[in-house]
Amino acid sequence: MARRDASSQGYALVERELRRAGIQPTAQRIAICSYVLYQADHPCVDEVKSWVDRHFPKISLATVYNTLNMLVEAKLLRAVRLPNSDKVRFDSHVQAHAHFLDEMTGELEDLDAGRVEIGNRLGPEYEVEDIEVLVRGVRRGDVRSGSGG
Amino acid sequence: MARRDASSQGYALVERELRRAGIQPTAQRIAICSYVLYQADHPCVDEVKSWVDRHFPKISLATVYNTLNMLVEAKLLRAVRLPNSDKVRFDSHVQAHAHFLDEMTGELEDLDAGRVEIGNRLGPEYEVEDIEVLVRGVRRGDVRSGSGG
DNA sequence: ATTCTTGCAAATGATTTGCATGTAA
DNA sequence: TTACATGCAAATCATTTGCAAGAAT
Repeated sequence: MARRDASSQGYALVERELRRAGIQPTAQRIAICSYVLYQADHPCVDEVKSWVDRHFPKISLATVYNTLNMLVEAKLLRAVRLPNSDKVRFDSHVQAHAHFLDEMTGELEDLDAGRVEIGNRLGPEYEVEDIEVLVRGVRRGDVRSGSGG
Repeated sequence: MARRDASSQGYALVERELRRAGIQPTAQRIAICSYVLYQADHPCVDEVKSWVDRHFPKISLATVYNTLNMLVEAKLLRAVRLPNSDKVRFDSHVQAHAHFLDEMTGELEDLDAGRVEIGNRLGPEYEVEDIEVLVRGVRRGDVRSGSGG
């Protein structure tokens, strides 16, 4: 499930990653990162906040926002806006990949490169930086060859 | 530029379209639709509001929101959420197509089917309803074969 | 008369900001 | 000490809602 190499989500590891990104590794930031970079699955801010509340003493909402934005800035995290909701979700999987949004459950799933192929015929006047793909639909658990009876 | 057949954006036309969609064509709704369905290019709510203010006496913001949401519900309009901003944009082009977001200008451009191809290898457990594609980048006006000199 | 629509203003909910206090080099 | 980080509460911004007044059938 881990997006990065996180054999142990030891603080030292998190600390190193923050430092490498030029972010001063404070206790709050380490706490937030150890969740959002290694454990969480597309959390929105309140999920981060509530995890943090459960595991650490009173880190303020503003600090959660600040840290998350800082991580996005540093490209350790990606902000994702679903058509679903006006809450931003955060994706620690920063390589190119598509998303599948299950409209039944609201769950957001990563679709690694290769599962969705994109080809563009855009002329050279388009300097493409990134292509975001969101597949919406429903994911069914059972899919025998069945035609319904 | 028209997304629908809008040889003349006569009210009669708009009225018919609304009626067909099961929406009662009030003066306000006709006004809003004549802009948002036939003239506007991915407007956000305030653009709609300001057009409406310029062309019609005091239609309230709430009515603009209501009407827009109603049109989305009726599938005459599509709501688009860009990573850019937290304002919803509205797209009168309802067939499948991708978008290009110029990160320089903030402009959103339609990319008709064929300019971006999507293939997915998702198993049958994925019941795909729709695929949203957003190409982000910069569009340059001049693109001779040039290397700057 | 009844039903639906409108406009206004207040409410909501996510996110940001200002500022005084706290902390680390 | 000096710069930066934190927490809190107030501010902001987009959008929604409640409700009384208005319009259409």
